[in-house]
Amino acid sequence: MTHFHDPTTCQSCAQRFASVFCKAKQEFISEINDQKICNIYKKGQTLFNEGSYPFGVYCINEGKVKLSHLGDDGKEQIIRLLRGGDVMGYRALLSGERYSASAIALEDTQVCFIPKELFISVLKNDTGLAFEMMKLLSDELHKAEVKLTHLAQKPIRERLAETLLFIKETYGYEADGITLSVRLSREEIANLVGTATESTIRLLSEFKKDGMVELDGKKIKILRQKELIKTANLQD
Amino acid sequence: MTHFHDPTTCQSCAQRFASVFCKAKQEFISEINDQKICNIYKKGQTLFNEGSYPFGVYCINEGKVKLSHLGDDGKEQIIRLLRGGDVMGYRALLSGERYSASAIALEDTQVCFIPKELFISVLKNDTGLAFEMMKLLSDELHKAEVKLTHLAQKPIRERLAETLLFIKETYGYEADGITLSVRLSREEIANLVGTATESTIRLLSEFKKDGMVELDGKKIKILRQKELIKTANLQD
DNA sequence: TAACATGCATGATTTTTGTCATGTTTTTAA
DNA sequence: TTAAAAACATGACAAAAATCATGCATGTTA
Repeated sequence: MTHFHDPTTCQSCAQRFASVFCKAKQEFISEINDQKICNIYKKGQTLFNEGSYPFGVYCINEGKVKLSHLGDDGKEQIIRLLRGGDVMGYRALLSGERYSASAIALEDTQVCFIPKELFISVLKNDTGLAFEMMKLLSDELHKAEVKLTHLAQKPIRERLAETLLFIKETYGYEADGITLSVRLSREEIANLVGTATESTIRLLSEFKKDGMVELDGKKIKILRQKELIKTANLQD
Repeated sequence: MTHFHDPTTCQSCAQRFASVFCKAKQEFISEINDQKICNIYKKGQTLFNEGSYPFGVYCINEGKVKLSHLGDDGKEQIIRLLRGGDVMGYRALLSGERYSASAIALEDTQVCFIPKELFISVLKNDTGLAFEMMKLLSDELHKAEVKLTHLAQKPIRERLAETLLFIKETYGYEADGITLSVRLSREEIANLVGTATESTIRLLSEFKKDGMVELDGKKIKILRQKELIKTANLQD
């Protein structure tokens, strides 16, 4: 079980992480600091569930979380990967709906919960934060549209390569500089790529044969990033 | 060439359409009314282009517009269909980026252009409108995430049925109550579904054979909506 | 430690989907 | 009005991807 530091104050947290809340005015940050509730979720635990009503937003202090969505036939689709500093639960809150996705801890994770009323009232009184939220939503929308296009137009081989690069961008490497610092099952990777688990397993083996990655159970090492980028066939 | 009424004032426009701007305070609506620039785009004309910088937002007064995104290999992916009352161009503006999609008129269309500075200043001074924008962005994000999941998990047959229903939801029927009131080429439908044009043509023929639709060039009539819904295999 | 469950891996096969080729129809423009 | 271009349609084929089956490894629990 991971050991966490004593819950940081939002003031120091805002310095450490690039959360949207950094941009809130000082007075509101201390108000948030007073009312926030810190919590620790163990690996595999659910923070909130698709279909239930939101009572606030969550800000990750430390840890990793997946946001996933169930397809009509019950298959998981992972729509976002979150890390320290990331906020979640705001989409449902802002559109006044139930959660459209579930949040599940990928490892032991410490989060702050900010009650709905406080979040809304701060947003109402802090235009700067409201603009940050709009920017955040716009960026997420952009990412979703790009992913949509890739899902529609790119073969699985390219999407898997892209997903590996995305995981690396999100969570980075371990100390050795080549091992992805998150452990995902093959099934989870498949649910991120949008394909069958077997296809993912097969293609990962191919990538290994091609010398692009090294596999050791859930440990994945990126050996040749440039080749991976070429395989992903990215424009940007 | 379609005939349009004289450009309506925003006051009357806001009543007629369910635009986000309805929710702005009266004083700002008249300010928008003073500064807006109305324009007519003919079918096929481009309102703005992916990659260029936004100078304001567009509000559709009357007409139909597609928002499309080019894939890395240059293939079009239609990411949204817009109608009267819909606003576009806000995503790029709010995230401070270039347009990530192009807007092209599907028929003769009248739009109001609202300059960037005005839009931002109204947004800064009208919290209600800011919340409406956040809600709009959240709703779009939700739709994108659902579409993403379907794209990843559903076969083309289901996605085509879903797309036909989506077109009907967006643009409705003509006076006869069964003909979709928009003319899209088979290629455009394919770029909405995320598949090859030939697959779309073939499946449309099958739907016709099954008695679900009737085809007359670009005119598509929905004969059995219930069957279509079943074919789309939708949960909601 | 044995028994079981779960995840990983791989082969064989089928299904789905895309691509290429060709002909027809419709639309557009000279 | 006619020629050219674009869109539609369909068959044949190839490629991509899913599914089913099986075995091995790993990890978990009684």
